[in-house]
Amino acid sequence: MNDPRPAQAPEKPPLSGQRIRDLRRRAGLTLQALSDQAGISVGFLSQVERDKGTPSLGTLAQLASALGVSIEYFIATPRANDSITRGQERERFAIADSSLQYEGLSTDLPGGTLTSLMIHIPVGYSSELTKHAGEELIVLLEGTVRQTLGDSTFVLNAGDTLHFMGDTPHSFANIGDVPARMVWTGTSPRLIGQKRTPLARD
Amino acid sequence: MNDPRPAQAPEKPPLSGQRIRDLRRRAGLTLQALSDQAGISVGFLSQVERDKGTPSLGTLAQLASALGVSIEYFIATPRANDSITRGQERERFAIADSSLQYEGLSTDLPGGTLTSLMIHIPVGYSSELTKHAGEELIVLLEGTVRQTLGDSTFVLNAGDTLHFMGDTPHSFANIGDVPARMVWTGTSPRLIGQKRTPLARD
DNA sequence: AACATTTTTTGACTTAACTAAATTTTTTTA
DNA sequence: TAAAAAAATTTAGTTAAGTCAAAAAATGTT
Repeated sequence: MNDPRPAQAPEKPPLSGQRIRDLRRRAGLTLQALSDQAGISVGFLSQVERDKGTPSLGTLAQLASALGVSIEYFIATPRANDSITRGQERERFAIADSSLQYEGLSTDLPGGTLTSLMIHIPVGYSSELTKHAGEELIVLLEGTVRQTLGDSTFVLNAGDTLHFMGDTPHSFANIGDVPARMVWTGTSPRLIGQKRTPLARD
Repeated sequence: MNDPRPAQAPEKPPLSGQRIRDLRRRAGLTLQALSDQAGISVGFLSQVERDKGTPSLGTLAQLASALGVSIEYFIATPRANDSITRGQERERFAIADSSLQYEGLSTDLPGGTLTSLMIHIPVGYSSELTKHAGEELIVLLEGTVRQTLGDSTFVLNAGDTLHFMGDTPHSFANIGDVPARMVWTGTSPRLIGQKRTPLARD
């Protein structure tokens, strides 16, 4: 008996009912109270919390909204491998012919969303306008950087930070007279995983 | 005609079919190829990509796996308010009687998951063991910090980073002879939003 | 112990998740 | 340019699981 079904086995729903229960209890709500707020029956909520049922995405969004978190919070994340990087040992990378240099601060965690880079921006460097999914947070450590964000323009000095959604068109330039250095962190998964070229250290 | 249904209107599924299509095309796959890999029918995939149908969480996980991303990538994110902080203007906060001081680097973005803090760690300070949901990334800017992570212990020097899942029990201590400073970034939404006490600047 | 509240279980409905196949559209080939 | 092939969309249908209300069980309060 040949099963013509393709490559992928049916996947267990990647939902952690326990996380819903933990949040609800932390908020001091009964099942009934939360089910009222979320617009579902108390019996179903009980089942969802004990992984005896799986809500549709729409219903999950209602629960997330009632508990004041985003859907991601309920998604079960697989075990991950922790990672350490050493400032003295990290390699710098550049993309294609760009003078911009990067050091990877984060690691590829299965199911993870966090990506972080140390970005070295030469004097006079100016990036292209770009946008993509996810949040971004910039911590400027050294130098002076002009950051555009939609119709806005900001001048960042050392110590300043900027936190924004990455789907707003944005660009940056080093407008100072020393190289700039920033910690860039994003929740856009793996979209920066382009071809990388190791460079010699300064 | 009184509708006894409670507070929450039925929620539109927060799924962006367009993001699935974009990823599929970027990967150079036909609908048929991806549907084979994901174990669903080609017709259904077409409908999902055009928001004419909503997959179950299990099926969505199959799609995510076939495309090599996490489920979060497909979730439609609402508009957010961008935020800037200035190093010279940020207030420091402490929790209860702790000598640990924080500066908020990020903002509360609706549906956002990214939280970032500048943490000032006095000489000799040692935190309690803690754990919570989400990823964490530490960039140590100054000083020497001992970080425990499960059964492992790391000594971080300026420039070093650590990236790990927050549900591993962890703690940190300043074991150097100068105050330490780190950028802490996490994807655990709002779990650090405890009572905060403004402090005078140094 | 009695009562109230909360949670879980149960049996049932219904609708949307998902299919295969037909049709249409787009791309490729000669 | 026409025909063939490939890709995408539409359609009609099945079915199982999302979800319910109510009953039962468990837990909490007095």
